[in-house]
Parts: sequence; structure tokens; C-alpha cells
Amino acid sequence: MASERKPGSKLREEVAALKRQRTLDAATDLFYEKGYTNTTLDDVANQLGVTKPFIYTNFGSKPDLLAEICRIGVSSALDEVERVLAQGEPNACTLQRFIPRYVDAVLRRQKNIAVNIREEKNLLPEHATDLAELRRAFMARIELLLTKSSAAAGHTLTDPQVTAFAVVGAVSWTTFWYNPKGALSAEDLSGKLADIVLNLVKDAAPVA
Amino acid sequence: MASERKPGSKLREEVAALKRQRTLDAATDLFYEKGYTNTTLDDVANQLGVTKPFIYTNFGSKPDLLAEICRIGVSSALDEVERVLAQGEPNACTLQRFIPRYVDAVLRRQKNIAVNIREEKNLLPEHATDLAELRRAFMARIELLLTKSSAAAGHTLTDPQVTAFAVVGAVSWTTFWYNPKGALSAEDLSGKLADIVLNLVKDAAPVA
DNA sequence: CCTACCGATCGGTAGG
DNA sequence: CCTACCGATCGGTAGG
Repeated sequence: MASERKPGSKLREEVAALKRQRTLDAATDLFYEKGYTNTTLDDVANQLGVTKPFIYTNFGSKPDLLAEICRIGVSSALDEVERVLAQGEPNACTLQRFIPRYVDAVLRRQKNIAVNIREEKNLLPEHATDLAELRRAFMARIELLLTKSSAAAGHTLTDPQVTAFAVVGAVSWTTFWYNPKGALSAEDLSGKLADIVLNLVKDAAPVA
Repeated sequence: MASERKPGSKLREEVAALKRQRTLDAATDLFYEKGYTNTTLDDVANQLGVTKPFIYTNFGSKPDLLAEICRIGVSSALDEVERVLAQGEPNACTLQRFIPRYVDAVLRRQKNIAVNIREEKNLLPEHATDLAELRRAFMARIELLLTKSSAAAGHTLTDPQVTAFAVVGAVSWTTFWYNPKGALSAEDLSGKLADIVLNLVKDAAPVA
């Protein structure tokens, strides 16, 4: 009996992580495709080739699963701003580095972000509060980035908050219309959208 | 007995229209506030001070009610583009007239548009098809407007379709964050957003 | 257009 | 972690 098991609860952990990941993936696909309330936990289990109680070994409830999917969506965008801000004080070129990365991050987490927006009303109050806080933090960082990099480029934003919402709206909107299987590649889109959005943050001048 | 009733089925029609309108209003508020699946038809009836069968005299089913709410949302935006396009060939100033009106229209129908976006997956297939067609028509009109008015202003859009999605995204996004009871008035917002969006449609030049 | 009810769906769990 | 089931919810309607 070649033993030596106790320290290697590592395998056990890896198995648990794998199960959790697969459950999240299946649920993300189904929630995105059919909507949260039209997806039963039996559907999710079925797609994984298991039965419903399997899901409850990793997640406490259906709303927990939803909350985690949403959290991943917001976090991926927040991480991207933090990464750029961590590279030092924003300068005139920071936005040109940030915007394409942000667009890419959103497209990579397209399903999570779409579900996050659509299913907000199906979150439990505690999850809704947490996610609202995360989103608020994200918006604050975007505002900071826009303000500082605009200043460095020599212009002032009339209303950084509204500008931030416009940028985030233009980018997040892709999650509703972009089809990864279509003719437009994610790279093409992210380049084009980056150009358009960069234009947007240049201060309005020749209007009226 | 002062009679004279038959030709005046007009009153009857007015009553029917009123009931229908009130039902739509109540459902729009509740779907927006709590989400479609979290709102029961008993909730809607309750808010109107009636019982559930009342609703079925005006709408065939819950999904019918949802479809009508969504249709009003898309239509209000489509109507606005059509109105501007009907004023003759777009020129260099057309966008400056259109954008604020479009933003206003979206804010006026904020609830319908938010519900439209969120509850897409809860539509019946036939309604989903109709609404997708309406949305497609709307996007085509926006693209046309952007292309022609840009041309009239002397610049060319690299990709009118992506630009159109960016504009529509930046504006539609307001339905998720704008709070009519907050400090920012709808007029202020529509002015600011119009400036920002007008900036966005000027062709990218000094990038890279 | 109300009262009262049916029927189906589905999240969650007991028991093993 | 499966089988089998409960319990609640809720859209829709029959009957008046």
C-alpha cells in the first residue's frame, strides 16, 4: 500500500476547482444563450452529463452561480484598468494603450458581461450590492484614467463622468451585437472601436 | 331615453384604449423595476386595482405584453431617425439636430428600452423575429444618416456600421445608469451626451 | 371581469 | 453524487 496521501490534498483541490470551472462554463453558456430564468439547473447538469445535486456541491444556489458569473464579467474589465493605472501616472499615450485592451477584455468576457447586464434584477440583494460596488469602483477608475490622460494630452473633459459612461456604453454594447462567428474578427473590431472611442474622448470643440 | 348609441362605439373604443394603456404603463414600471420573470400578472393587476383576468381582455398573454413594451422602445428611436431623414437630404448640420433628439427620445422611453435589452431572451420566437427586424431597420437608418451627414461635412467614416453601434451603445447605455430623480437633469445629460457623441462621429485622424 | 382553481414547472433536498 | 420527491409559484382559464 504505497500511501503518502495527507499532504496531497492538492489533487482533491484541483478536482474541486475543475468541477467548479466546468459548472461555471456550462452555466455561462446557457444563461447567455437562453436567459437565466429559462435555464434550469437540470439543463446545466445535463450539459455536464451529471445530475442536479452535483451543482450543489460547488454552489449554494442558482443565484450564487449567477452572481459569480457576473462578478467575473465586471472584474475582467476592472482588472484591465487597474493594470494600466499600475504602470504609473497616465500620460498622453495611455489611452491609446488602454482602449484596445479594454475592448479585448470585454470581448473575451462577452457572455459574462451580457449576462451581468441582462440579469441584474435576478440577483439576490446581497450580491446586487457587492456587484454595484464593484461597478462603481470600475467607473471611478475609468473616470480617473480619462481625466488624467486627457490632462496629459492637453485638454479638459467637460464632464468626465458622462464621458466615462459614454465610453463604457459604446464598448459594453458590443456584448449584445458582436458575433464571434461572423465576418468581423475580434481584432478588427477592437482596433476600429478603439479608434472611434479615442475620438470620443477628445474634447468637443467645433460644436454649435 | 335619449339614445343614439350605435355610431358612438367611440366611447367603447376609448375605454378599451385607456385600459390597454394603463395596463402597459403598470407592466412597464414593474418589469423595469423588478424584472420580467419576477413580476407576476397578479402584481400588474394589483397595481391597477383589478384582478388578473382583466389583463387578458387586452393582451393575449404575458409575452404579448412584453413584446408590446419592447416594440414601443425600438419604435420611439426609429421614429426619431425617420423624422430627421424625412426633412430632406442630410447636410453638415443634420447630426447636430438629430443627436439631442435621439438622446431625448431614449430617455423618454428609458424603461421600455432597458426592458427591451434585458428581456430579449424572454420573448416568443415570433416576437423576437419582429423586433430583430425593427432593430435592423433602425440600425440601417442610423448608418445611412451617419454616412450621409459625414460626407456632407467633408469626412468619411472608416466603418459606418461599427460607428453606428458605438453611437447607439453610448446613448442606449443611459437607460441602465441614468436616474431621472438624480441631480443631473435629462436636458443637461442630453446636451452633454450629444456633444460627446458628435465628437465620436468625426473621423479618427491623429491616432497612431 | 371576478372567484376559484388547475396544471406544469423547477429550485432545492432527504435518503441512501 | 444519484434517485426520487416535495413544495411553492404562477400563467392561464372555466364558470358564472
